[in-house]
Amino acid sequence: MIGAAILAGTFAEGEFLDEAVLAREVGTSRTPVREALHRLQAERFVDLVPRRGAQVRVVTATEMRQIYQARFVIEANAIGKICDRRLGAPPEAPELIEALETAGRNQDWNEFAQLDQRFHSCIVQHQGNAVLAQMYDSLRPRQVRLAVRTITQGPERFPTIEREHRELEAALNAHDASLSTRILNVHLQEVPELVRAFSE
Amino acid sequence: MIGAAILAGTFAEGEFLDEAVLAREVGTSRTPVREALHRLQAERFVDLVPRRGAQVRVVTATEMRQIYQARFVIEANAIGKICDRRLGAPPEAPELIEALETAGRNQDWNEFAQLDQRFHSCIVQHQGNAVLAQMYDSLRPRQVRLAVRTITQGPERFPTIEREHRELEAALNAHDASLSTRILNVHLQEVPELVRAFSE
DNA sequence: TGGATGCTCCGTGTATACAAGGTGTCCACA
DNA sequence: TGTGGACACCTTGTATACACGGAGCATCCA
Repeated sequence: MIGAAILAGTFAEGEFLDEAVLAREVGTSRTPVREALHRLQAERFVDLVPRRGAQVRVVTATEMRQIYQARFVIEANAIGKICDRRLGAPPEAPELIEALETAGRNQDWNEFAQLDQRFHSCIVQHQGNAVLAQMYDSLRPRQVRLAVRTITQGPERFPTIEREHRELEAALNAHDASLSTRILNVHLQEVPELVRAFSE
Repeated sequence: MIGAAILAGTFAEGEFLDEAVLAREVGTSRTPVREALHRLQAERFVDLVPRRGAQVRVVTATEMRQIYQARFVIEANAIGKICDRRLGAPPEAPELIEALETAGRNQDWNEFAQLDQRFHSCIVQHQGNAVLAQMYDSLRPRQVRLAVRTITQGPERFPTIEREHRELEAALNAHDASLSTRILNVHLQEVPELVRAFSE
């Protein structure tokens, strides 16, 4: 529900969310709000503490680093398998890269972040393991909130991202696992470094 | 809630669960039952199809194989990191192995399956990445249902499991990443093979 | 006799009322 | 004046009643 969207940036970390207030704002009753909050807990947006309610989770720099490590573990594995089986880059890759560059030129950062995610997600899916793909995608919501912060602070990074996507596609098509992994490693290490730069 | 326990073995795959009936059986109202079903969806036990209700998911052989692949990806990564940093086996490992052997002697298969999971889980946690650890543990519920089937069919495997756990602990203490990974690979490949043997 | 359409029933989705528990404040006593 | 206890209010957890939508069956027409 829209609850997720609302949470993306509008509530303070650590804040307790009042079901009745949310219900009034959304124009519905408490029941759907409760269900939305439970979904948000599953997505690690909030902690549901008994008899107290839903507390907006603080995403620490440590957790963010761990999320990117997790991404690397899953995506590097996918890349390895893709190169082993000589599958080449995913068929959707070219158009996603194209769209990403368009979004970059238009400075549409929302679209940019979404396309970036879809690019990486389709690589993981290309491996053919739905369980791993679903796990990978489940990391997304937690990255979104961060994305809002990073985008506003470091837009000069975008050309780099675009270039690395193209390089990764080429490396996959060349079935070069070691090169692909190196590119991915650099690509995924930039963001945590940016985060650390903010928070320290 | 107990809903999870109920589901562990009592409902047919593909069956639609009636909220009112469940509520009556548990002795509560529909509201908590609904919440439980939503949690079960998050744990991939059921599919919530709109206006139809909660359908018990069929866990296919393919999905099971993918789950074990996912386990291998995460746990092998953990092993690699543990050996790199020369951390050695987790401190809880010896007592878990001990308890596992006791459970095996007593033919307490429920306890056995649980301890097996805890052993592997603590290896992943030993790496220190909570996000990956949580992902790894989230695979557990789907394996439980299978465990019931496998245990009844192949109890002769248990000494092998115990031996491999001991070998893995030793390899971790020797900081031997490649040996540890080989042991894990064999260890995790047995179950999917067993599954395939049943379902084909 | 087969297919399509409409009706009815059943089950989920939502709203609201009630119960229970916790937190914060206020007052009394040391 | 500070601390401890009790009470009241507020918020979550649960129950129940109502609305909405779909699925299945029966009937009618070709």
